[in-house]
Amino acid sequence: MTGQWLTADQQRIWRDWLQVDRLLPARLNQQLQAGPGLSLPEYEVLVQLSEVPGGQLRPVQLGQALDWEQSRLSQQLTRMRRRGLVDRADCAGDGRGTVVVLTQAGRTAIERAAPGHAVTVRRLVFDRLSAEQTEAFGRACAAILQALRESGEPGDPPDGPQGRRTGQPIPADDRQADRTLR
Amino acid sequence: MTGQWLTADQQRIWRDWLQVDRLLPARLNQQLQAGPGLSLPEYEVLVQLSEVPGGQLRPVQLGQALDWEQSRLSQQLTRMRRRGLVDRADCAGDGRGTVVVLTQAGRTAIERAAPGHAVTVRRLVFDRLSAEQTEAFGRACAAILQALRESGEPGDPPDGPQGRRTGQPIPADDRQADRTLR
DNA sequence: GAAGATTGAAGGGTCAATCTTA
DNA sequence: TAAGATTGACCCTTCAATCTTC
Repeated sequence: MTGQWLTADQQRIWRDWLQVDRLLPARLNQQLQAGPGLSLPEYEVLVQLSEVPGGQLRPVQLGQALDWEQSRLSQQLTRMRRRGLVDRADCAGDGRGTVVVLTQAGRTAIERAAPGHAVTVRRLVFDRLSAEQTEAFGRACAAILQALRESGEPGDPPDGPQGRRTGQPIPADDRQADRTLR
Repeated sequence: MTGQWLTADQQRIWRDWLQVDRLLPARLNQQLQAGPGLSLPEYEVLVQLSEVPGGQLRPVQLGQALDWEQSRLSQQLTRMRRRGLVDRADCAGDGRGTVVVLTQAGRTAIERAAPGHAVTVRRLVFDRLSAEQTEAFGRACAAILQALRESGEPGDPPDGPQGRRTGQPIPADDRQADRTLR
């Protein structure tokens, strides 16, 4: 979980963050499943559609609103369509495109799910933090987010002091260790 | 429009956290893939094994160290075994059990991956935070983690005003629930 | 029966390839 | 060619069922 180049404090914080990163979404998922029978990704999609008049969006717009990749969105919409939460329709203006339509079942589901979800977020996160802690937590998230975005698209330095800088093929020793990963 | 469930500040922080929650692990995964050809879950398993003399652990111990469920660990070990990163052996003392063994390929992989991973964690997280911010971030993570653990197993109050199993239409009150939660 | 562990199925996420239309 | 969108393959995670051994 940790390398040799983090301080003891940093290691502890890092381990805690890894746990939060895993457990918090899992808990939100459980809560949504238990009552309204929605997954967190389903909830996020439905929120976006329900906020728009007519409950319709082009996949591209939906993807931008969620900051999701096209492929992920498409896969998710296929599953949600199977469940009857959304539907797909041809797009009037553009022959290439489609329109995602919120069904009545989808609208019912999101309207039933929203209050309890917000309550859970407050209970697990914000009710636990003092005003100063909330503020500090927000600043930390914003700072990390900025780092993620800055290091995101550019030359994308693979970074790190170890081997890969040269772009050479991996030495024979490694061959066995890195084939099957996507 | 701001919902009545989270304040505007809380909504902003929550959206940022959701992004960090998604982007940070993805970036760590990318970095591990690019060089050492490991996934983040693989890395975590290898770290645990490499820290133990002999590079061997019972699955139960490994699961406790990682705080993973048995099933998840077993599935992960099956894939890693296929890749030659670990191996499985019968347990001497207990006929039911097995032992997970770090292979030479696995040791090579983790030793090569660790420095770059630590650098990435520092670069994306800790280099971005002042001492006070780090401290506050750590306290916030710890507090949230505590909330997650406390609300974990017990009666698990489904919490919240939702929870309609009856399939009724929603009460008028709930209609305007906050939709801005990402 | 309980504990250690594995497996099958299903939802979720990502990458690469593909198809159609602008 | 580029943009909108989908699909197939594979990895990750969880749940329920199962199998063996204590």
